[in-house]
Amino acid sequence: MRPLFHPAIEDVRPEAILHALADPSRAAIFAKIMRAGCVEACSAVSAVGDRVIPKSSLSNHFKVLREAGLIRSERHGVEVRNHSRWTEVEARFPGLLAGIINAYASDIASDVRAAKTAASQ
Amino acid sequence: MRPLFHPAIEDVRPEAILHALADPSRAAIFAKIMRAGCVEACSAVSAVGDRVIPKSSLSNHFKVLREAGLIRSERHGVEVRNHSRWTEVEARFPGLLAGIINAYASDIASDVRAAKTAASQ
DNA sequence: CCCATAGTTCGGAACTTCGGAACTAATGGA
DNA sequence: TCCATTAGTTCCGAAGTTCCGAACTATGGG
Repeated sequence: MRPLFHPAIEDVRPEAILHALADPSRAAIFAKIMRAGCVEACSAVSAVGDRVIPKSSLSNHFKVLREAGLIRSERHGVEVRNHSRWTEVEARFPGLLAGIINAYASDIASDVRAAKTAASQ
Repeated sequence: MRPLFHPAIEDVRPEAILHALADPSRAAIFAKIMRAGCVEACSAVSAVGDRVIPKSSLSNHFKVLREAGLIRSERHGVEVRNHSRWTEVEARFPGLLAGIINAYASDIASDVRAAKTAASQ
């Protein structure tokens, strides 16, 4: 098992961040890591919404988030703990992450409204 | 030639916007359409940076931007004019586009600094 | 030492992207 | 009217990427 690679904050590219967060599962995982007091084991995320994510796909999602510079992962015994790199990324690209996370949050809200409208007909 | 499809603003998804702008060429094209007084023909963009983009790839880039809800394209005789949908997208996802465009702009600026540093050594 | 748990790697099938060549559509002469 | 030109689209094969099951590695407890 090779060591976990993390880019220096000055090597983080906007296209890598957008690519990482263009996947709704990865965006949800990242949002959860932030909400969870900035530390979360990979295994704490076994599903996104009602969809179960296979282990190998999850492992890859964490790798993409890590290599984009969005999270920092450390092995602690048998598990890996993930921290958000929000403050570093915010300093380099102000407003980027807030805009993305808010966009997903408001999109979920509009889904809920649409579902309620559909259900009441 | 089938008519150009544009999603209604309420059907625009954050993941489609991120996917469209995760490609630096497309982000540069979108930034250019905004700067150019919000109207630009496809042919006005023949290269991004020093890299020439083939017509078929360009056509596809415009299609991705259009279907993500970022631009509105209208045929005017032989050419297609592209308008940014910034104000609509900004109303739906506040701060999203500004965060992304600023991130790319500051990334280019840091490239220039890096190149100057390298050149002076 | 063996087992359970947590995560990674491998590899093939399915999907996406890229770009050259052939195409369509509108326009401006001759 | 017919042809040439310009602007963009479509087609399609090669190359690349993603997804996920199965096999694997690493750590810690009993």
